[in-house]
Amino acid sequence: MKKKVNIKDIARLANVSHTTVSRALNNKSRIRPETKERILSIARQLNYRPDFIARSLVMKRTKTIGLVITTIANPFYTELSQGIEMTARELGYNIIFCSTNYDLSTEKQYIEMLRSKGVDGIIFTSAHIGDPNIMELADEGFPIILVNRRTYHLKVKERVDYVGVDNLLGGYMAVEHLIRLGHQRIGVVGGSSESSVGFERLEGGKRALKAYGIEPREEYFLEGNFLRESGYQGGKKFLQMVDPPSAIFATNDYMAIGVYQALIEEGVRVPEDIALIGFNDIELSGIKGIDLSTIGQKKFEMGAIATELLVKRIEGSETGPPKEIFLRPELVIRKTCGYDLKGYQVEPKYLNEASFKVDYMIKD
Amino acid sequence: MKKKVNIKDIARLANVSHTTVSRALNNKSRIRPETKERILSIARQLNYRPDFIARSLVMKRTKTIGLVITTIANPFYTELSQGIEMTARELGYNIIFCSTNYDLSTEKQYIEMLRSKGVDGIIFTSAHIGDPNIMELADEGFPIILVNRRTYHLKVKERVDYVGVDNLLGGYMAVEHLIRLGHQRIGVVGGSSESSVGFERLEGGKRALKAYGIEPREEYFLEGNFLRESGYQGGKKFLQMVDPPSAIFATNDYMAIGVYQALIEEGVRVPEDIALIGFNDIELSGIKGIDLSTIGQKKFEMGAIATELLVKRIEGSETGPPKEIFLRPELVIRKTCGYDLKGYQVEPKYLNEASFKVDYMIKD
DNA sequence: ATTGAATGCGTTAACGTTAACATCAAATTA
DNA sequence: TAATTTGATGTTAACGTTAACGCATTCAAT
Repeated sequence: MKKKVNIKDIARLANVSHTTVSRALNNKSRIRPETKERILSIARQLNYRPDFIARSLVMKRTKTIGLVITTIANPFYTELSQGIEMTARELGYNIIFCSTNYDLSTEKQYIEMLRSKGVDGIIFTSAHIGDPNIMELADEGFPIILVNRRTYHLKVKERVDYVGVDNLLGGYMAVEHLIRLGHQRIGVVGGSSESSVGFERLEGGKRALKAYGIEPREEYFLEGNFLRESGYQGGKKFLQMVDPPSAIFATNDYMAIGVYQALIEEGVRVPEDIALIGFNDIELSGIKGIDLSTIGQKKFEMGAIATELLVKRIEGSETGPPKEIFLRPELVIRKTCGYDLKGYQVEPKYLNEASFKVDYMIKD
Repeated sequence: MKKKVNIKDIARLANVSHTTVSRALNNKSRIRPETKERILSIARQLNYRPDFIARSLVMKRTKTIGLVITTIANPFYTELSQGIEMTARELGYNIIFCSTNYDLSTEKQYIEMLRSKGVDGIIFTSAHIGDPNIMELADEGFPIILVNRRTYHLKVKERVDYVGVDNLLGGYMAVEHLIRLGHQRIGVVGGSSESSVGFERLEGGKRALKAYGIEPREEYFLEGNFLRESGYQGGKKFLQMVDPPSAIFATNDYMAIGVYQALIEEGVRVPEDIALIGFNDIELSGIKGIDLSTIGQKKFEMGAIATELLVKRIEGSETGPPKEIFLRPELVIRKTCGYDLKGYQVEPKYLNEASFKVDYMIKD
């Protein structure tokens, strides 16, 4: 493997100092156009490739962003990641991919790595609700952004941006839709309580019940973990009840599909016997044979917005107070809920107080 | 933001030279245990975090690997990526994620980036069959590995490792299975001819036809692009024929599902009227309501093996001639093919000549 | 005791780049 | 014409680390 050419090699051939070469390469001012041209042409001839490592060492910038995710096995994160990666590329950044598999110490380890490697910022797509790692980063003023899930720490809220769908509204929409279809006995399979989105979607659902004067029944609220299996278990559990719900809201599509499997396995017709709605609108949900009603969100866009904002923070073109950006969820009605309410609109009165009131913030 | 501590800061406090600190941190020999302990404890106190950039600059190693992929939208690549990322982590490497969206110039751009950033090697999961970028890298002796798809360039073959499923065998198994179910009119929706896997799976299918003395019919071979839509189109096309096939092999599951949708949309029963088999065994295929028969492959493992091998090449612990590692495909029989041949075994005589004979190599 | 190796550490340079400052000539101004 | 600015370039240092080499001191072997 032949030696890599550096700016000094170019300098020698061009009869200038290496600084001048640097100036030419980064097209700075204070250089004669002819000199610059000469240098550039030599660089091209030598097939010069700048060494970002050396550059990073002096500039303290790597043009690299860390992406911390629990797992891309969930297609929701896949699409989110795509939005992130493509936007990063457009802005001249690379993404170091870190999947934690829901383990906080792996996350910690990754964060250490990323910082050692000098990433300019980190995107968290699936923050644990009281994540200490994120706290610490926020505390130090390290550039991070929370996407999709968030923590409720005051310290974090005061310092980091957040981009996500309005999960409270989404949960509200899902349950309101079921109510409008005439359902009164509504079961919910929630996500992990470690996750803000699970919490908020559930809370939204509860608010819908309240808004329509339906007394919530304790036994109708099951906690899952966002995986299909837990939806499946939930479905089975509901069916064992003497008075099972007539409609089920699962707080993500994976669990909804699990519920679906449990139901049809027991010979229950969906939606005739029990209606079903999920959350996320992953690709699978739209497939014929599944046809899951769900709450859709713009995942790709979400990733793009987050990346853009983080880069702005990194480059200093955005310096204002932390933002909370809530994307609008969208009701996607498919077979598992019936098609009879296509022109559905969210209650306007609710919309006015739409965005999530964070009254259960963690103070420490 | 307070200044980062470096080894010189530690050195000052420990009353040693910075070199000694470096020795302690990298637990090299030629240092007194007590000194080392003292330094380490100071480092811990100061919350020292090594600067990998500076280290990389002198060591010419970044402990970072580039992952070039077309798109993770396809769940096959998702799982493959997981295997890659997790293995990399275990080996102390990070992954820079690059999705090219099937565009060779984007790929080129990414490769330049990766090299500028000094990655130690690059993994290509979806090499274009005659990819010039890969040729160039191979030519320069830059550490790369091909996973899943490969090129047929002699130069590449002579220099870079490849890990993939035995696609020829897989294609053979798929079609052989259909034949054994009694089918004679077998249609194939192939993948892009730019891709080795599409080519090889198709070729395997053809060999099965030949082995069983079935005359291949030109109009039964359709070319798709691995996306669902193209399978859908293919399905429709088949149904318009006066004498449509009685069984269809789609060279990946996405297309197979597309075919499936087209068929049920036209009221064709699967498998009663037309049998169907795919390739990859993505998660979706196992879902109730889809139940696609398919050829399975160990995607996660594939990524793991590739990563491990690449790292070995990088670190010099593997120096032999390039390897071609073929993983064994697995017949996964579900509803779309019927369950009557569960104890299926590949023809032993075929197995003996199993692995892919590369007689259509590109010489230049 | 004398030599030789091993041990523990320091000094200096190097990696490839950018940035601060210096220099000198040409151009502009007073 | 002299003084000052501007423009084009060079010199040197710095970023934080590892590596090569050197120099004492200690220890073992003769």
